[in-house]
Amino acid sequence: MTESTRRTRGVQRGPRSVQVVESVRVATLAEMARVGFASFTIDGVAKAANVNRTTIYRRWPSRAALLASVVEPLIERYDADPDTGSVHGDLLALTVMIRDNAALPEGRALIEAVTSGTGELRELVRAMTARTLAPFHRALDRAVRRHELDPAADVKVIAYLAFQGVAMWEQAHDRPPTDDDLNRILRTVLPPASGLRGVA
Amino acid sequence: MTESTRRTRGVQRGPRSVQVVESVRVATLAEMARVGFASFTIDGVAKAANVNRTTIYRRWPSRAALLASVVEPLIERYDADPDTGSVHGDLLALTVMIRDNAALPEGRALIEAVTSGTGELRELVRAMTARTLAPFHRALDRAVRRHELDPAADVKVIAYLAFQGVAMWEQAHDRPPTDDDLNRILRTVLPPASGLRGVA
Amino acid sequence: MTESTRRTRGVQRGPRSVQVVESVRVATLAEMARVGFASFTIDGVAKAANVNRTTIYRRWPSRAALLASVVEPLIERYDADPDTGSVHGDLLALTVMIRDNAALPEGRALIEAVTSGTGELRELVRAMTARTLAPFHRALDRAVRRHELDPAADVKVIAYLAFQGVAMWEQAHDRPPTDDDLNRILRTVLPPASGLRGVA
Amino acid sequence: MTESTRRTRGVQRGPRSVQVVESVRVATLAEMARVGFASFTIDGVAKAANVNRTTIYRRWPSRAALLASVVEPLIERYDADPDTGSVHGDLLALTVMIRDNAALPEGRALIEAVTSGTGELRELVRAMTARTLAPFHRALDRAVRRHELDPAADVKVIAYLAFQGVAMWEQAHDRPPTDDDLNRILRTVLPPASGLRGVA
DNA sequence: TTATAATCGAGACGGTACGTCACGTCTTAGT
DNA sequence: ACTAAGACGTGACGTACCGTCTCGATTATAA
Repeated sequence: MTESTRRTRGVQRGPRSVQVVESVRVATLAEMARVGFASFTIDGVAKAANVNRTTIYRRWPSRAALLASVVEPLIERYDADPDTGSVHGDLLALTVMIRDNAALPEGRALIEAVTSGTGELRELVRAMTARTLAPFHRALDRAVRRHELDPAADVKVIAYLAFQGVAMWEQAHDRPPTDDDLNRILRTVLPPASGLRGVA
Repeated sequence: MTESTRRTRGVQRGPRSVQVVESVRVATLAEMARVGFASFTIDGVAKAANVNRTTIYRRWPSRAALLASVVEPLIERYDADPDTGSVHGDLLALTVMIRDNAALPEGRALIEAVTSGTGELRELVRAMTARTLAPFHRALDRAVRRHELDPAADVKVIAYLAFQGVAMWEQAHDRPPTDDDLNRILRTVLPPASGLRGVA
Repeated sequence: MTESTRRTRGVQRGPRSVQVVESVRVATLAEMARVGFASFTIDGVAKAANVNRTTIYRRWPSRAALLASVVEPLIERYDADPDTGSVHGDLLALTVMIRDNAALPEGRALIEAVTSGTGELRELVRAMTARTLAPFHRALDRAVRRHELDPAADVKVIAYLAFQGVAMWEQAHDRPPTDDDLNRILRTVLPPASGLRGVA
Repeated sequence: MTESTRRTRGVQRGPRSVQVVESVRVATLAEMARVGFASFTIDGVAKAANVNRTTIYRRWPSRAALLASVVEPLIERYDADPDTGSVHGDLLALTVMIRDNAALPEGRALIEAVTSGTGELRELVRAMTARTLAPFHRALDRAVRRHELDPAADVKVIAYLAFQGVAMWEQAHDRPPTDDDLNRILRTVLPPASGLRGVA
């Protein structure tokens, strides 16, 4: 009896909400890929997700929230530190990760958002930036601790420039940075010794 | 597509126009200072300029055009190269100029625009960036020519990082860069020898 | 012990619905008093009743049903005829009753409903009107039977005008009818003889 | 020269606005006739008028305004007094007018509005009622002045009841009042003498 | 006592309409 | 030759209720 009434249980995964959330997530990605974050609309996402507009407003009160929910998985990657044994290697791993993230539609959207200064995103951007910069700081701190880097080195600025340099590369050069480009950046911001040791 | 149907005739010469153009320019500045580029409206400018909205549309077909007309004087400053005798000095002068420009309302607007990725601004931004980067390149080339800088130095990347580092500083640090901050950036991106010589 | 109290509660109250029904009834009254029938919402009632919205929809499929359940006790008063011995007296008693009903929040709601023409209320209103008019007709019939009223008198119209006159008074005059107002209405619609006899 | 440029002038009457206003007026009528005032929507009118919704909002800030603009011509009829020589005749003319107005879609809408008590219409209704009642008062005053009516007659109540009686007739009887119905109303509210004299 | 049948609360959803905002276009008249 | 004034279509905004549905949890009554 009970079995027959709940005939969809085995098929559907989780409640209806999950379906909706997922399809909205996908549609958001699609829309951002299509028109960019700056000019994507809730209406557009709703249509693409085949979901009612009000439903979106119920769960995501703003475009920022929508972006956040789409971008979260990306950011989480930065929580795990690489450990290659050298500053250069660690930073390279991080910059590669940023570049590869930026190649994904959600990554592009994030970059756009970071740089849009809309105000609605202020908080989100702040959090994201902090979270992305953190592993750079940790890697540099490790390098200082293991005497690979002069303690007097300006690690804050190095981290900032490396991060910024990768993140904005495509905006400025109209193409994503190659591995070589990344190395050039790192060689430029890292003190020579460590930089050379890294590539050696 | 849209271009072909546009009725806007562009900026014109004539007695009345000058009045209008100027008051719109001022009002645009005021509006950008008030609400930022991201969310300033033609309506707002029109009201502030005490000019009819249609009049603005006639002369400036887009917000980008409005921005461009307001930002031009700023950019022109970059056309004249500083000549302090050292790379460090030259680059410092340029970064100071960028910082000081960014302190003006139109400068903020420009930064916002540069980083907004709206698409309507793509072209403008490309031009601006090129124009702002150019003096960096020229300064570095001069340094190479006078053997102050190793010819093998990655001048493109140095220029790019220095520029980007200053331009985005406030976005990332919530305060404009001090002179010391600028020096830290330059010390980080410039090869040690030249860097030291610069401050010496 | 617990068993016996449980049983008692069950016997006393029947299904727990009774609780809900009552609190919804009260809340409906409160809401109608607060915002009027025209713009009261199921949401509002649900909140005020501290009951889930779906619960209301389960029992009352429409606002009309909600209104009906609240208004019923009011209407029941009209089922008992007054017997003052004179037409004027009887009609006065009826009009007083209408006026007093209209002073209650549910009465106001009823009036509003009667006159809203929403369509969803068409049937309800028809029934209510008939039921309210009936005692007028009965009173006039009695008067004819006891020769107080000329059989040629247009009792239908008299009943209709008296009823309508009281019911709409406040709409037109912005204040409820005083006893004197009611008498004026009756004196106007009743043939002189009976009218005079009534007040004598 | 001028002729060729203004080639549409002869055809279109007035500016575009006039066209819009008129088509909205017509569409409003149609919508009110279709669904009643209580549940007609701006969207519906906009679609029916083939005009954008915002355009409607620009001119008519509320449904009340829309109603008013549609109902005005109707009301104006009440500004001219009939002059038949007798109270009964005058009042009959007025009630006939009301009935005939109520037969039109805009008249129905008005009745609905008058009785909807939405609050948004409060003011409109007050004005309309006053304007419709006024000719009744004037007719009765004239009757008193020419000694056709006892000065002690309760003219206020007579006017009110006659008006109300006609206006609400259809609501209560499900059919418009015939001429005979109107006469019955008048005979009931007018003092016998004058009433008889009127028809004699 | 223990099922079974009624409710109820909670939460989500699709949907319609609201009223507002800014956009960019157009026309007419005025200076 | 320009500008002012004003209207319009368009698209999106974010909100409010509507009515419906499904899912446990709770309770009442009957086996």
